Amino acid sequence: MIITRFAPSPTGTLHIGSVRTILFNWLYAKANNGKFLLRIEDTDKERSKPEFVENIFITLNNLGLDYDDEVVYQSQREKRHQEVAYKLLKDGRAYKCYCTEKELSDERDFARAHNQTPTYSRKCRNLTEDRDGPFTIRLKTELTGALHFKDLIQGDCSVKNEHMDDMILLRSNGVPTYMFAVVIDDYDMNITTVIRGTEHLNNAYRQLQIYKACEFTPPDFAHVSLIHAEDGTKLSKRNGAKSVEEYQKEGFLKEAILNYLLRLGWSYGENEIISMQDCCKIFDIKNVRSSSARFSLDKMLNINSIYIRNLSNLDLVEKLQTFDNKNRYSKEGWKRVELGMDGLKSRSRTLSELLLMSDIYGYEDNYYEKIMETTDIKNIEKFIDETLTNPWNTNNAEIWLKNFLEKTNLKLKNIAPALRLAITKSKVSPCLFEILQNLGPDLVLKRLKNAITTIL
RNA sequence: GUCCCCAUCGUCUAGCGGUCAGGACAUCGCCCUUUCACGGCGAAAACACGGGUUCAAGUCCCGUUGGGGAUACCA
Repeated sequence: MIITRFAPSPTGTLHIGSVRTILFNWLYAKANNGKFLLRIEDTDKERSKPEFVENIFITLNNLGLDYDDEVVYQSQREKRHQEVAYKLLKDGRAYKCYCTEKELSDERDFARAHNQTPTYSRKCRNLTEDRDGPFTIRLKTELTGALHFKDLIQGDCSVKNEHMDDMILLRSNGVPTYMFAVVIDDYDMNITTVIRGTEHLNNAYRQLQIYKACEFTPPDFAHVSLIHAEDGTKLSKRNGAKSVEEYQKEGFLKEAILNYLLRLGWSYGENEIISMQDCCKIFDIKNVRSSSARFSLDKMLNINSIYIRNLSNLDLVEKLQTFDNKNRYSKEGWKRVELGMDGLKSRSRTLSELLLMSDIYGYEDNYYEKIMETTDIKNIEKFIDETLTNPWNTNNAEIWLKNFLEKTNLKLKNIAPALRLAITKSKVSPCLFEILQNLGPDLVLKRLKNAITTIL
């Protein structure tokens, strides 16, 4: 059975890049009837914060990317990690290193100053006797040969062992390092496929050495390329890396966010719009592209607008009510919004845009723009007169308006801009007939009267 | 510096030895239209460069260049 996992360290909020990694893990598990597990890597006691753990749960929940089994907290497995470290020590696969942090950083500084590679000198590697004082446990990395593995996404990967360092497994305070804990935990959790960002590709080599030393069979690795910001630089808070919550606050639907992230690196013929449900059936990690991609807000907006258009009018009203609040409009107001939704949704790329445009219908008489041109005022007065004497009814606004134009010898383009502005407060709106129809004569009259009296 | 990974229109991508190099977003034009969208039609737009291998290379190999990542008792 395929078992994947997402293993974040709770040292910050999850951004859109991590979400893509989660998505691929989740999809790969679902596509193979496997499991997707969650492990919180909280071995860094300084930087790990409970609110970030909370943020991980919220994000997964918001997106509907559910995990299986119990959450594993790495910090609670310290004993096991120590056990394995000491076993390696006993077996001669690891050694005690008494070097202080100061010594090590001096070594590195020296190496860098002389344009050399800053790796550990291994001076404790061949110590024959134990000394007093604190020590770390380091792995006796293989000195010669090379390491090869086949990454599910990146293909054949290899390094020469001479470039590897004797990495620290256990810190001098007994706490395992990330590099070591990951291996033990993935092994103990029976993870079959490690899907993570390419920033970990180099770690795969290191971890493979640990697997070897422990005599564990390693999992498959799949290193997903990173997403870059629109300007090509690394995605970070500075250049607009946002959390899922922020995008949702801006009116993006989770389905659209996921769909967009999926298509960034994965494709299925010429299909652009793919639901996660469908994708569960067809997803294959091998089709994920190995190169990195840039984030494009335009494209995500486009996908979001498609998802919005595909939603039913009633669904959209409900979405708007939870997005903003139910009391934004009266009950009748919401009814009018639903009535006019067809014209609204084709003009909106996000829920925020949709909400803003819904105001045209949702609010009652406090929604108008004053008219400045005197010819416009005259025309609108004619319009008001006609409406008063002979209003349109619930299904003939278009015919009514055409009759009115004929009667008054006006062209639609003479009166439409002013009418639109007076009724909707905007130069952009759905079709005028539609608006008259959905608003009804009473509301239109109210707004028009306000629009012309304001200036008088 | 060293190590690792990557490289098709501006962007996301299809391609898996023989294609007029296809699609989507964005851009521009036309149609629809009172406006703005939606929709329809169309245009412009790419195989980073240099060597090989092959009858044939975007596709395979090697360099160069460019981009990214890693070089911690962080993860």
